[in-house]
Amino acid sequence: MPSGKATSSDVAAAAGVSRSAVSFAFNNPQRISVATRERILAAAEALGYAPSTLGRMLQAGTTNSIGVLLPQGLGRILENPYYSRFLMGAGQVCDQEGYTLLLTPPLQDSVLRAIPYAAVDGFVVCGLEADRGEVAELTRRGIPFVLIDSDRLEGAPSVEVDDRGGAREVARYLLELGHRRLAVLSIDPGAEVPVRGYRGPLARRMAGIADALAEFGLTMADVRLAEVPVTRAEGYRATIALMSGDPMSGGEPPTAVLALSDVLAYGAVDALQELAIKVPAEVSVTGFDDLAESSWFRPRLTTVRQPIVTKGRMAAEFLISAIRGEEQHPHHTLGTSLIVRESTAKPA
Amino acid sequence: MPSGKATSSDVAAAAGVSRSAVSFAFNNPQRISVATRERILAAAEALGYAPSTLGRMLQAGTTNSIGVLLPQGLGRILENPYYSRFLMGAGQVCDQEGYTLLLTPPLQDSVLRAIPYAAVDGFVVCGLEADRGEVAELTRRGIPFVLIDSDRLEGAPSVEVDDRGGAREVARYLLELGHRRLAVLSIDPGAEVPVRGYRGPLARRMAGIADALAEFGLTMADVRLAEVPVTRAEGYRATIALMSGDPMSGGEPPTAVLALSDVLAYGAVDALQELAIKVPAEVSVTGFDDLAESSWFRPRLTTVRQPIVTKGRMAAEFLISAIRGEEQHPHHTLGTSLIVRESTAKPA
DNA sequence: CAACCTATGTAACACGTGTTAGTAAGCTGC
DNA sequence: GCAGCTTACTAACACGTGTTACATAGGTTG
Repeated sequence: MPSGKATSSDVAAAAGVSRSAVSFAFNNPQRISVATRERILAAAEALGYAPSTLGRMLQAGTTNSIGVLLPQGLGRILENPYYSRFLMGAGQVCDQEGYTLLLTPPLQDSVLRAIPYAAVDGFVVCGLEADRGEVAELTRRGIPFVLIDSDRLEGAPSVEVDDRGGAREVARYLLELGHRRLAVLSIDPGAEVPVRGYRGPLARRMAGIADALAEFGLTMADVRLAEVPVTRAEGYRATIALMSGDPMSGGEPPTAVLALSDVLAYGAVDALQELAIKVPAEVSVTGFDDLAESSWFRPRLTTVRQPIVTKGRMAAEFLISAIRGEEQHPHHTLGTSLIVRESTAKPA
Repeated sequence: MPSGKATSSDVAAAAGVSRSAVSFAFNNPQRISVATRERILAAAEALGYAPSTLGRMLQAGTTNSIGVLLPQGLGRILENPYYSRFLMGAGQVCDQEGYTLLLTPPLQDSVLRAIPYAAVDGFVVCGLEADRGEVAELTRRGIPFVLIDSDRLEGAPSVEVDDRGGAREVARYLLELGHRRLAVLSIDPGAEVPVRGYRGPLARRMAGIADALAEFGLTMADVRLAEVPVTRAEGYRATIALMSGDPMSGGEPPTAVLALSDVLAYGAVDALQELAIKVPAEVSVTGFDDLAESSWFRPRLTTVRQPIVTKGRMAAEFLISAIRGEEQHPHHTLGTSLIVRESTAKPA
């Protein structure tokens, strides 16, 4: 029982042949006589030999694996159903094309540092950091990549969603219903956010809301804003705070909560129920994403649907075709749509 | 702009030094003079050089990556929140220890075939196939591994959950409430299941139910059984069928639905609401897993809690310590607990 | 001034594979 | 009987790295 450390040279020595013969015995059977082939296989079995994955990858120059560069640790990322859906989409393509999926969290809080430790043929880069060192590094290395949930960048292929249009649509919808006192439940951009403001999808969504407000003669200054990590519990807490009235601003509580994530909207509804405020009779709530749960949720959630799974599929497809050098898909934007369900109504 | 194909030899040639010097310049700066070091770094920058990940891995003999061998394709697996939670737990440890996580679905419907294509230091093997070729293959290769959701196996470290005890407890609870006509919403073991019956956790849960039934003088023949893929929609469909009365058996409809997964229980409640049957007044429903959603679900779901995240953490911890050769944790079983909420009551 | 040490750089090895070019033996054909 | 072909196998190269053992040159020490 040799402990699996056998190399092809060992097998060759044991079978009394050259190392090449061993390779042929495994990968090119007709290239060698059946007699010696069986002898080699027997020796391999006896020694517990299996070709080294790394050795083959190095020689072949391909890993059959695509990496997903994530903006946060795995422990936090997978808490959000959004990423599960996204990975599901990418995973569907991987299944089909025979690729594995390497989840690559930041190393020592640095996405950049994680890159050299991932043995992959290409990367899907999620929620790019403000500093764009990653893009430079990846082009430098000549590794194909596709950007997701980032700012549009010249020469960098990406798959995005019309966040601005979606946010504008849902905000406009609430305003048209007659709501004027809005609360926006936004996403905490994390500690690494630059001072210069939002980035990527978050920036676009805020811009969309501003668009709609402008149509009604309002500005962002007229809405209450909270920024929290994307957790149901955090959505709950923030909503309690938002509704109980900020003593500083002193205004009346909002009649609608516009959450930038379905998960946060769930928490908002929890909070309102806790406060004995009826949804949607007294306060309307909207989400963003349209997770599967949102149609089962009570009240069924009014939200902006973005095709998350499709986004994942497309990102993986673009990447794989780039890896194969088939075709360059420079950029693609997927549409969103407002899904009106039961969590919204005219203000009382 | 060389397209990132530069090797350390190229840099050496460009800087007029040996390849070793290049390596030292990057990994062992004090081993070389500052002057040449800067010359080398400049040359590297000009050529767009970055050390090959594969090359380093091959030399170092370590990948800093752990694999997760999955029983189904990524597209299906990630549909189930159970796996998201599990990966989250494993991911927490990976974040902490600086490992990446390689999701390895079956290749051409074979888990075995997928093994040689994963460049990892060790595997977490999930829901092992009936045929145990994987264990043999992994021991043969000398790759450390930890089993999850499998049958207990001599000499193979594993992290399990007391499925039998949990199932027994929830079944007994329903029986003690007075329910006698039970429906069991079970998990479809997939196409690759052997004829000889259930395996792993599913077998243990069924055994636990049988235990409880026996205490009340009943057998598995006295319950209605449906086996479906773990999807809310499938749970819905199956429950509709179960409640509308199997014309063959002709008996009265069940008063309690015991689902072997929370996801299926959600679907069951959906179906009952659709049929205008009150939960729990007319029919009780129980789940298994205690996903986060189950405490938000209305009615709040009575279920068996299993520590999924802890399971993931522990599996990763055991594996990593095995990789480092620190200590061998042969086997561990985590406890379950019955969480009684609002979806169960005495039969009408 | 010889002996020693230190700083700097290099040649060579090891990690493990797949594949191309090339050699010896055996067979066929005329 | 020899050119020519096929078969079965091997030597050598390529993939790209880190590291150990060795060679210089220069400076320090007694």
